[in-house]
Amino acid sequence: MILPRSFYNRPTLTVARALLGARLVRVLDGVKLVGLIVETEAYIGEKDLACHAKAGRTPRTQVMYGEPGHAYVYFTYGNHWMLNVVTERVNFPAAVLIRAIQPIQGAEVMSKRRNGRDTFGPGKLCQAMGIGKGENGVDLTGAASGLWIEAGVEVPDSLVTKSPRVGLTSVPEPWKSKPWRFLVKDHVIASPSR
DNA sequence: AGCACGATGCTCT
DNA sequence: GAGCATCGTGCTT
Repeated sequence: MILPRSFYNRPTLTVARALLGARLVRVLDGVKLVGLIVETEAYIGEKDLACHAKAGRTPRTQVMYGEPGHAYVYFTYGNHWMLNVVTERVNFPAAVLIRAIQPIQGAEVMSKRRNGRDTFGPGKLCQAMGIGKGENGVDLTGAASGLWIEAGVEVPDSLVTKSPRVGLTSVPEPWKSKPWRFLVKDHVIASPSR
């Protein structure tokens, strides 16, 4: 089942937690690539000084102000694309960063796209799945764009760890230390459904 | 096996 | 013109 818009139109922390175990699906050149989401981070509103929306509505951030359930894809560090999903109501800028997946289908293709290197990390999964500028703003609640998220495996609280968000070097407190990163212990979900 | 650092180009000031 | 929600290399241990 493709996750409906109502799934995303909830508090961002709720969505970030609920996305653990969900299936991220990408159809690339007719090949289906699937990974279970095992790590996410929440970025919540203009007051969150780690969130790009701290600068208000700009050409880059406008997707976050739009309808929940769309992809917010941005470029950083001169090399890397990052995949986020927009959450909460229209005009409230928030999103969940997909930081890591556990490949369960098309792993060979993804590895090949990475020149044999691993696919673990926010920039790496985008390269492995061919996600870039063209996917910014696409609707994830349908299959038309070749990118969507389906219900997957239920991950019990006993397997979920929270921690501060990664890579926030010059973000002031308290935002820098908010435990808004969610990850599956050992980054492995046992017995993934296919 | 782990850590430090440089690459690289887009976005906003 | 500075900064950046990272990655890969190369060096050290």
